[in-house]
Amino acid sequence: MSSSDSPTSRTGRPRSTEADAAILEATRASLVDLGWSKLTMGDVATRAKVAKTTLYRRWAGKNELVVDAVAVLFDELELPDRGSLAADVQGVVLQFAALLERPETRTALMAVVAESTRDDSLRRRIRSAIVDRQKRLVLLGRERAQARGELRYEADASTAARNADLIFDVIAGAVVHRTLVSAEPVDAEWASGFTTLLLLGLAGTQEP
Amino acid sequence: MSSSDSPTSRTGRPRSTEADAAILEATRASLVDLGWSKLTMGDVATRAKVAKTTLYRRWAGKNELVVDAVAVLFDELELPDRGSLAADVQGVVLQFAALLERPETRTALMAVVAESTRDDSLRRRIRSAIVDRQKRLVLLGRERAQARGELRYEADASTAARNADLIFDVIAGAVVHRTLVSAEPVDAEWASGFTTLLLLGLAGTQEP
Amino acid sequence: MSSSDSPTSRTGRPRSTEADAAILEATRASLVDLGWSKLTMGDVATRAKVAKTTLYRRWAGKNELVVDAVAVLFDELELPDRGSLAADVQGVVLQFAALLERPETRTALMAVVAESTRDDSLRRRIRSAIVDRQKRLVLLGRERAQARGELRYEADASTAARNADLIFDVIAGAVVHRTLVSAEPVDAEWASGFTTLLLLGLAGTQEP
Amino acid sequence: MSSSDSPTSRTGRPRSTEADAAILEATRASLVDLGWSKLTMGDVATRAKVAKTTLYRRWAGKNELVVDAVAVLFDELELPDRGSLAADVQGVVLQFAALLERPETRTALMAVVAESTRDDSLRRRIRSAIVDRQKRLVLLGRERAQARGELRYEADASTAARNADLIFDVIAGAVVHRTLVSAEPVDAEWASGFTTLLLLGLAGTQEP
DNA sequence: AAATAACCGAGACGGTACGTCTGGTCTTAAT
DNA sequence: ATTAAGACCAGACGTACCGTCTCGGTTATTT
Repeated sequence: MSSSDSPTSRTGRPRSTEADAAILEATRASLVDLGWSKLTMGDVATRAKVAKTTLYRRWAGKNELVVDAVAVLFDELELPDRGSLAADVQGVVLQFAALLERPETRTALMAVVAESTRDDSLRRRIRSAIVDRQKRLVLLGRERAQARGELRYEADASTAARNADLIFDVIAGAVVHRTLVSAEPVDAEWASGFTTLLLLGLAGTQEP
Repeated sequence: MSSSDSPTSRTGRPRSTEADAAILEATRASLVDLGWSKLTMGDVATRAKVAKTTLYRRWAGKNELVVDAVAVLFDELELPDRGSLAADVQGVVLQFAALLERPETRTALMAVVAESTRDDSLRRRIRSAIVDRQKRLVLLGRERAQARGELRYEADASTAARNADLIFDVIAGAVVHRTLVSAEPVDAEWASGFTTLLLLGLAGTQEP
Repeated sequence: MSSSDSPTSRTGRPRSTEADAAILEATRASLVDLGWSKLTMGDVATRAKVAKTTLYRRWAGKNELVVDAVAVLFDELELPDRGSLAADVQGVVLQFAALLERPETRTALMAVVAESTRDDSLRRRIRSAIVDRQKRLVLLGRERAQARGELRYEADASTAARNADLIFDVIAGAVVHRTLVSAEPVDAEWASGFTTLLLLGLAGTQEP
Repeated sequence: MSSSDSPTSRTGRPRSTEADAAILEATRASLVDLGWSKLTMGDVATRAKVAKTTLYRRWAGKNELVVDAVAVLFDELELPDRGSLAADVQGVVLQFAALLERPETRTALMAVVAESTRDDSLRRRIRSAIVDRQKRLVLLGRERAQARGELRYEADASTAARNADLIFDVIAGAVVHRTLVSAEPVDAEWASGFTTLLLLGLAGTQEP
């Protein structure tokens, strides 16, 4: 997803779609090799065999470029129906942790989040490119659990949204914190312990 | 806390202790004004009315300096006995959230965490200067809850440690994620919802 | 005068003659506004409401374009018969000085001469487009003076050519140097002093 | 001669005088190899084994740097007493022509003059660094000729100054024009013809 | 009338240099 | 030995132009 959602100007030479792909690929490669702080626009351009101007024509800067380069990785996240809410939660936890262990995301994700605290447009970009991709899994998981009868349907829509947000922050926050701050592995054991804690908490809130 | 634990050399001009404080103060001020990415060593030096050399004699670089400058803010975190585990948890959540709302921490915390993914010594510094300061509150809160009879004493030490780590990652992770990634406020309502979820989860694990 | 003396290809859309004029006009305007070094092909194209491609189809580069744009100004130089060699010389000096005071020529002439020291084709273009236009005045003036009896007819053709070249370099050189290097005005007084010096010198060489 | 005539700040690391010399030397070498228009600050810095910042700390840009780099060559101009005004003039003409034939000056002199038409500070720099160095030879030559009795002492100082300026513009202008515009060699024959013309002109003005 | 061919505008392309900024080091004189 | 000051090297920044290329479209001449 390029930066500009331009009105597809009809005139002039069209932008190279190959360049787009090469740049994002090069960005990920550079992240792996150099990490966020050592990554430079010039290096990305060189790897992509593209002029620096071509980068800047599409992305305002390093932040925007990296968000887009990393965002596509979050498309890998899926939620196959594992038969129970517990299995689904544990699955998504392990899947998300695996994604965070990848060097591209490991070095980049927190960095762009840090930048986004001073840049609203960057925050919006992160939200639409990354956060929403994750949150959709939570919503999907809840629907399945409700269909299975593991969770109640919530009457009030805004309460339902608040609860989904809470669960999302708890899951994503715990996994990110464990992985990047505590720097401990998210293995099956941890995932199991976390899932138990979460589901008991959810079950408690469902009591009459 | 200065970087070098120098062997207190006896000869020559002694280091100015005022400089240390001025530098850390200037670092926080610069973080507030410029944010992490725009903060420069030269700017900090200018604000602190100190030569750049003086900075580099004490800290290896921007990362280390910022960790130390921000770490002291985490000393504010306290856990007054509010009478119940629920009150204690909610208190620490709100307190931690308030700290993350401050522009210094908001812009710096995730940034240094991101850097730490490629720098073990930085990670160790973050752990000892920041993470351990937070984790101690979890341990303290558990002890109080156990003394009150709200939680059981755990027989196995390593299980106890694992559980404490899990709870810590859940609390800190959720608050950080809510604040910085979701960019939504941690108000009393959210804190209450989160506390309920967490305590129900904990209670469930205490059942026979 | 366009760059290419194309073989007048018969087929296809012919080049716009309006574009040629608009480009040269725009080039002079840009020279006045921006000066030689700040003038860009893109700016000229924009002013002329023409695509950059259209410029490059006609001229090899900035140097060639500017020579042609400025050359036409040298067509203004004339040598009306003022009745005496002294009056003719003084007239041409003032006329040439006035041309050099124009911002277009002032900023461009020495620049293209400088470039021509490393580019033979450019030097040839300057010679045919500019220098020869000036030199013809010297030849014309000499003929008139000879017709009036103020100067002798020279027997040897090559000597005659050498002398014309010398006089040309002296006149043009002195005026250019006074105007652009010394940056002093060529007013009637200076022109008079210079003319006196030159004519006495010429007269001396005519003695038996 | 460095750009800044700073008040020789007492504090801090002093500027490297070796760097100054290396930069000017590198500039001349780059002029020889690349010519004025292809010369870049980066290339000069590389040749001088100096950081680009070091260049910009001393000179505002390419123009100023080149003027200073070339100016020193004009110190070579001398006026040994050759016994007669004619010999002195011819000597200085050939000497100046030889200087203009050098690739450094050939490519650079007219270029900076062209730039100076839009930059007064550059014009002043050229005047003090180059023009005045040449003009002093004219003044010296006139004094010698007057001492020898070849020229009269001029009563009025301002007239004397005007005449010196005129002679200077004629000599320098003719040589520059012959060399760079006409692009013909200034050999002994041309120098002789020019000297004859000039001296006859001067002699004429000395008549009662 | 259709085909051909060179033109036109717009604007993206790979490159190169710009002049500035920052990081981190080094050299002074002074403390 | 440390300090403030500031010069030093190295290298990335984001911008501006260069001269080329690629589009869709526009005139002309030639069939």
